[in-house]
Amino acid sequence: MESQVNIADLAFRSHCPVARSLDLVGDKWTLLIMRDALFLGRKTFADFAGGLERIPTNLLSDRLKKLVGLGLLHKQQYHERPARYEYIPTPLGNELRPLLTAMRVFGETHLEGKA
Amino acid sequence: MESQVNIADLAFRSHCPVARSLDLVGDKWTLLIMRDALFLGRKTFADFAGGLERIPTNLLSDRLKKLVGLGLLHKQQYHERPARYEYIPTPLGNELRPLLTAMRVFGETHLEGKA
DNA sequence: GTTGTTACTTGCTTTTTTAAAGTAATAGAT
DNA sequence: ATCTATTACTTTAAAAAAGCAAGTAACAAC
Repeated sequence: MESQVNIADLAFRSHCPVARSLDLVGDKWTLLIMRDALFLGRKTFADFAGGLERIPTNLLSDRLKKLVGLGLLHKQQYHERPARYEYIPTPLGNELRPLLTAMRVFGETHLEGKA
Repeated sequence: MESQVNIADLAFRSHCPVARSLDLVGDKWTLLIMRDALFLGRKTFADFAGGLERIPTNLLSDRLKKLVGLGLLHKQQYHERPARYEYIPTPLGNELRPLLTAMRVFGETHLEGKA
């Protein structure tokens, strides 16, 4: 399982900005990790792994690397021995807020009270 | 390849409205089809298939069924013999506009001029 | 020195996506 | 009547992604 590490390596499908956004964050988990980081204050690997939707840890590991490589999260060590890390949204990562908010609004308005 | 046909059959991962929106439209192609239908005036199978990103036709077929089943597109026959169909956004489908706009803005602002 | 926590990795299976080709029902041109 | 083209798909086989379960390494506390 190898993740795209650098945004420069990413091959976009087309010039369409919607398609490009989807190429960046359009999978099953990436935006949920960003939701956790931006709106729920989750920071550590264990924080994200313990979230409501139980992302498999191999995918979490992969997506965190990807998000750091893409410049949406910053990985920073906050304790030396033992090594402990936290993942903090970068300014670019913060720019995903409107998109996540639009998703939240759509979900709240049209997807509540279903199965 | 079987597609979710009814919104009632859909098993959401969690109660989070962001997660639910992703469960509905969070794959590589669904939102691009809605972009085509909502912003580019595409209507027929061939219209969508001929789009910029060359979606495989089996996936297109699958996603159109899914979108009709979810109540985001309406399939309507516009010619009898030979049978010809067009897929038109429903009112619910129209509600995806803010989300797509947020994606477009993010892409335009941060993903232009890359590979 | 055993147990627990954090931050992962590895191995294997299942599911989804993909490319390429094929099909059925027409319509129009020769 | 036959050949070519179009629309709206379906089928097949391979590649990629996701998922589950378990394992590992570095500590720290008891």
